[in-house]
Amino acid sequence: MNEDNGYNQLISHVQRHITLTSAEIDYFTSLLRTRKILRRQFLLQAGDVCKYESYVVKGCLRAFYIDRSGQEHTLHFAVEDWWISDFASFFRGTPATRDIEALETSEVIQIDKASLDALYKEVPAFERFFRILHQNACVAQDERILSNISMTGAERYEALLKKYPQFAQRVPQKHIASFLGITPVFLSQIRNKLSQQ
Amino acid sequence: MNEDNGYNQLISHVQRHITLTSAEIDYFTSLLRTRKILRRQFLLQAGDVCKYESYVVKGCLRAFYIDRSGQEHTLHFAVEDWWISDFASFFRGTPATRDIEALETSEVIQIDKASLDALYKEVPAFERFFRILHQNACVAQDERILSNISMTGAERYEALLKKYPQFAQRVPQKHIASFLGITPVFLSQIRNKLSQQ
DNA sequence: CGCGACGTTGATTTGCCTCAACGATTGTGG
DNA sequence: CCACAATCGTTGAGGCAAATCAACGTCGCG
Repeated sequence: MNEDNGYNQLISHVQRHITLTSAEIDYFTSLLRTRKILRRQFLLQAGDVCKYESYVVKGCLRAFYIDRSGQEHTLHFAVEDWWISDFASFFRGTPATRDIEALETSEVIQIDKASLDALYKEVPAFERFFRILHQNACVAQDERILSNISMTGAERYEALLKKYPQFAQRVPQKHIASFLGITPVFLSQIRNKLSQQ
Repeated sequence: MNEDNGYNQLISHVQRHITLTSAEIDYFTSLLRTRKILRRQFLLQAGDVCKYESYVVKGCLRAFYIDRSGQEHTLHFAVEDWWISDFASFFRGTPATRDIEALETSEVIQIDKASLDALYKEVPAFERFFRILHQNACVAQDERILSNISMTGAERYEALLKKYPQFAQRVPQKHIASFLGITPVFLSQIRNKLSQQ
């Protein structure tokens, strides 16, 4: 469908985990809003409250933290079919500690906290959906913590290439480096050594 | 109550997030079992399927991964009022990749997957409870990932001391070191330098 | 065209690990 | 209850992993 605004994509994503009636789908979609973001534009700035959870219909974004010395540390990437937000800020209403920026011109679907709370109330199946979502996120984060405490930078890079082969081409190396917890200079050296064998 | 088996503690933990009728509480507790574990005993061994989520009534445990070179990497500690398991194994029924051992003689309350699924069905409020639990876990893990990619070992240790002051005394240094992603030798050097100022 | 962002490469420094030896404590068997 | 082994934390020496600083080529973009 040419004029699809991405809702179908989101709904089939949701229905991978729970089943919804068409009335529930209608109610759900009534709470959503679509937003297009140009490359390099910010979806969230540190200091603001994160008002939305965003589902990525198309494009690529990253969430990153800037430390006192001005260095950026990429916490998450989000591509098609992923969610992104500053959880702590969204749930608690506290100022965000991270920025979220679009690495490509992107399209996201957003839901705000009041709507999400209403959704939980009206359609409890969404409690289940987000439970499963967060559960999976926990598993993934756990693996990332393990690789951070147990592997060298080179090993983490190779593991990343293996797990998300398409991904390494899609985003600038410096962001991959900051995601892995190494410097762009060192990542370049790693790639150099890898290509020599 | 002298003969309390820890259920009251768990129930008030649950009721911090959701409200339950006494019938629901009864049903919930009918699904649980209590287990006492001696110090150094294992709650889970890598290779086995993780059959239970365990709520810690009393004591202290840790989940750790052993890599090919035989080194241990501590992924989680769990003390009173925390949960511990191998999520990936529990949800998917796959072999666990981690061991869980008691650092002190401990008492836990367990629920198996079939019972948890039944609980979700009978008392949907538990979907909400575990959603919130996993949500908070995501936030905490996110912060840990950030500290792993943005701080030095010494900074991570100081942050840990600040966040969980009581904790550093409770468990052996070598486990703290493996939690932080550094060696016990290096942690000792860090402590030495800290005490000199 | 010229500027700025990005990745690369080399030289140097720092963070952290490995190996090894040593007290102190814990625990275990005789 | 003592003797011995095992475990733990500490300390020192040396080595590797990764950061910093700096210079350079390439590319996309105004």
